Amino acid sequence: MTTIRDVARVAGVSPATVSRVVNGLVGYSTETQQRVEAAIATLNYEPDTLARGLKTKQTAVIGVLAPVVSDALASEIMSGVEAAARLHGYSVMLGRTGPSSTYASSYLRTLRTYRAAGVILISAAVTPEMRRVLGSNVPLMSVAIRDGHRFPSLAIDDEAAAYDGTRHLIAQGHRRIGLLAGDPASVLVNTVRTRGYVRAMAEAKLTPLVESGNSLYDSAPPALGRLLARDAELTAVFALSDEMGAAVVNELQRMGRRVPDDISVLGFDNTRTSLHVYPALSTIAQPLERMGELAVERLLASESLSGGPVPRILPHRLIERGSTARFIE
Amino acid sequence: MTTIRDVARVAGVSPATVSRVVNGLVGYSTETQQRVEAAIATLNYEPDTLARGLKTKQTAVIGVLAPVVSDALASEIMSGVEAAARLHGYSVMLGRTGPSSTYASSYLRTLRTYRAAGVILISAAVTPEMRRVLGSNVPLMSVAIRDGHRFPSLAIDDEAAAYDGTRHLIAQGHRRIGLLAGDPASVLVNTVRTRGYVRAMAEAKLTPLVESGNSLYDSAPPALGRLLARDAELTAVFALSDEMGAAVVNELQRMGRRVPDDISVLGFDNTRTSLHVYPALSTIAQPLERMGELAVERLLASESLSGGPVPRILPHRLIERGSTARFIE
DNA sequence: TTGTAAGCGTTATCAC
DNA sequence: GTGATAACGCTTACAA
Repeated sequence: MTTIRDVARVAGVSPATVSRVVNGLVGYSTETQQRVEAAIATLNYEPDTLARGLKTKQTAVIGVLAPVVSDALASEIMSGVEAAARLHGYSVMLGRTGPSSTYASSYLRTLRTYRAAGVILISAAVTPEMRRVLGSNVPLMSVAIRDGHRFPSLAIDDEAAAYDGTRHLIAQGHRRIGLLAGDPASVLVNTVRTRGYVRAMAEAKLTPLVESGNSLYDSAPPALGRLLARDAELTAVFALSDEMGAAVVNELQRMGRRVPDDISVLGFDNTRTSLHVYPALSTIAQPLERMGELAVERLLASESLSGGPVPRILPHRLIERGSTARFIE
Repeated sequence: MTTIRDVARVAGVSPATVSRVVNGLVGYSTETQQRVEAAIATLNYEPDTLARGLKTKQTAVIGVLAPVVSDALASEIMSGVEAAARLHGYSVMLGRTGPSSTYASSYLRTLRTYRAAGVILISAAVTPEMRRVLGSNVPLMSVAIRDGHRFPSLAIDDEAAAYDGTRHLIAQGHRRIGLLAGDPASVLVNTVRTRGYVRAMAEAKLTPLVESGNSLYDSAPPALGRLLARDAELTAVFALSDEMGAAVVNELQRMGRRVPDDISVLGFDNTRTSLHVYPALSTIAQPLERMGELAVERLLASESLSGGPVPRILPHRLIERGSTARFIE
């Protein structure tokens, strides 16, 4: 391994000067700079991150924690995080927290000892415990979930998004619209979205009809069954995740019902999954990649490395594909 | 931040002794150990990874590099990597290399300066350049792609897997079987699988029929069109990725052909995607999570931290779901 | 069984 | 404009 002293020796200067050149500080002649740069090039020198971090009490790593790593939603956010991190010269450290943030503390502790520059929590809320474990120097934020006002977060307006989705179905002429919600325990996302649906239904003087799954594919068919049992005349189902939406499309097909002719299906998230069914799933899009990128910007902004302020709430958007259609009595 | 000296002071011992206790070395009395542990607990001490790594020239970091982070195949492997890494007390550093390993060198350089314990390359072959950049101390291996014998890798036997898939369709009575291959540039995976298909067809005295996409969803419909243009009587399509398989199922449906009644579709990989279509995709399963776990084991075995030898070739397995059926003339 | 001290590779403070 | 030198927090000979 070649060190800063090797470079210094070859360039005929002191380690201090090499350090200045490497870090773009002031205090050396152009000629010295060239000699140092030449030496760096010939020796193929690369500063040691560990030594540097030990000295400066900072490393260019960003932690990303998600309940499930292989989940489509999390992957797309992670993809954005990775892109923005690389752009700024940061690296990404990945961790799975498990469904109830079980391993979060352990990862946070590790991240602290690595002197991470910041931590992003996907689909999970920051808790005081997490904040405590991480120490006060490291910025920590949630993405894809809206924490009250206690901790920073970046997400869409879930209430409005669900409201808009429901409004859209109503505008298409649907009157009997069932909601296939996610895990009721997920208050910050699921309860809030459900509220948006209920509000839209109430405003249109329609009867809300809600059944819950757990956001995953397999939970949808039984929940759909319960929905249909309560109202066999349903003409639209609003699923609060694309996985459930896809499952509903497929299950309906299996039951011999045509989508969207007999029944419309609307999903949520606009993950790749929404494109994998036929007809393709209409859905409420969250700007997932963008959320990942912006989360990084926010984190780096906290240490004033980057530009202006980053919004806390991002726009959602309805994407119409084949699974929804106008309902004519 | 509390350091080893703080602990030493509180416990009334030297930093060296604290270090011994922390690292489970020998050379201290039970009584000392208890005092040290008590001090650690009260101070909530956590050893600094950076300082330790600087000294020992090793950190508990495993690098994972994939062409695309948000890809289902890569995510599932990463999930296995994360699990095994955590189990052994390692952390995972994530990087996207881009389609042609464009950013690989840059990430490898970073990983070297972090003194990573090893690097896993998903769906990409190790090149001499990569090996050079990473330095000779850090183990590096490919997973989900079989490198010749030059660099370590962990994958299924792609030739045999494609052969078996084709044989299965033949055994079901299919005679006109089209192959929807991935990117022809991907020699190590795609060419090898194609060879397996061709061999099975030849052995059964059937005419191979091959068209290529790029493994992604969107590339499949046009390729399917070309396949059908060359033989309108096709009764089975073997797609070399689940994404393409799913696209074929959906496209066939759009064209008004019934799956599997009119035409069978077989996918490859057994990613979540194979479950997201109706009928669910029969597919050749790769043990993706397991591959990620085993890759970690292999890496750690190189530094003799772990148990016995890890296989280089993993078993594939045919999973029959709804998209394939027996063909009766 | 325990402590002292050197040193890992860097940066930052101070002289010159 | 440049160079000594002292940390950063840890491990590890070596001494005691």
